[in-house]
Amino acid sequence: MLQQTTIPHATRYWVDFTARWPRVEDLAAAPDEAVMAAWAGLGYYARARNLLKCARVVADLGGFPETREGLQALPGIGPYTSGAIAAIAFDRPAAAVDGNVERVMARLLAAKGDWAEEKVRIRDEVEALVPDERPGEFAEAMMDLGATLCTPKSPNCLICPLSGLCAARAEGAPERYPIKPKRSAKPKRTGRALILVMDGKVRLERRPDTGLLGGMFALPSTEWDELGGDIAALCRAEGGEADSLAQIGEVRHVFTHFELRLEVWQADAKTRQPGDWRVPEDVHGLPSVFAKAFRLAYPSRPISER
DNA sequence: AAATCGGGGCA
DNA sequence: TGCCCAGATTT
Repeated sequence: MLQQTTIPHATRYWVDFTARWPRVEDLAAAPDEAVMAAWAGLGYYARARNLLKCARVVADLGGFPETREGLQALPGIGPYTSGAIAAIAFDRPAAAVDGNVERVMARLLAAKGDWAEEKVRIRDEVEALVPDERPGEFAEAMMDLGATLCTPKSPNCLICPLSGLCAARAEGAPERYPIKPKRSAKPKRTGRALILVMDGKVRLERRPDTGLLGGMFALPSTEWDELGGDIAALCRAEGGEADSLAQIGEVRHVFTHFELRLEVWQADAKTRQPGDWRVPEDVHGLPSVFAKAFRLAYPSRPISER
């Protein structure tokens, strides 16, 4: 959950998951749809599919591998996570290099080279620093140093235990590090989503397992590109009445590599297409972009007003 | 090596 | 608006 995700955002999901599926065997036995719905809103949905795959492998193995190599062979467990588990859970001398540690080391070394190459050097340097005793505490100390003192914009060097060793501090401007390539601006795309209503129920689709929002529930929508697609054609294909088709608003949403403006349209259905039809109160598990769109038609009220 | 993949918080 | 976040996987 914490892969590229802040602790405040992930916490409520972690509480929910561990209460609902306390043991790895419980998660392994959970239906795919339940896990995907519980992950909705957390993003990077491949992580949810990998977590479930991982739980099933571990359940079949009868327990967790305890080495970095064994852990990294599991779905969704890469260099950082395998190192963190090996060190913290199993007391193995393994490095756990996350974004925090990369920043701490970039400053410590005043790393001026190509960032992709510097990341490799940083990993090697941290591997060499991992102690044989209490490697888990070393991993957490390095990450917490970055999270609490060696922060991205205004590092608190005055109380940093490493300030005397820090090359960036000696240069006088530690906040200049790490030096990363600038990102290009995100392209803008437009799409049109359809809230199709029949007998008080709304039609949902399931997106294909791979690609953007893979495996998640969704509102029917046109393709997302420069112009957006043909909403009238979509309405026809879904069995909606052309006369009832009307735009009710639009939402904006930022994805990893593009910005979306999604027009939200509504129509009445005349024939019931096969698929998932839900009363609004039963609509859960939508990823954020579709939750925003759905909320335009069915504003959710605070619990206190119910 | 570069692209893909979410979402929200913050200055 | 740009950058960041306890990255991993695919191309």
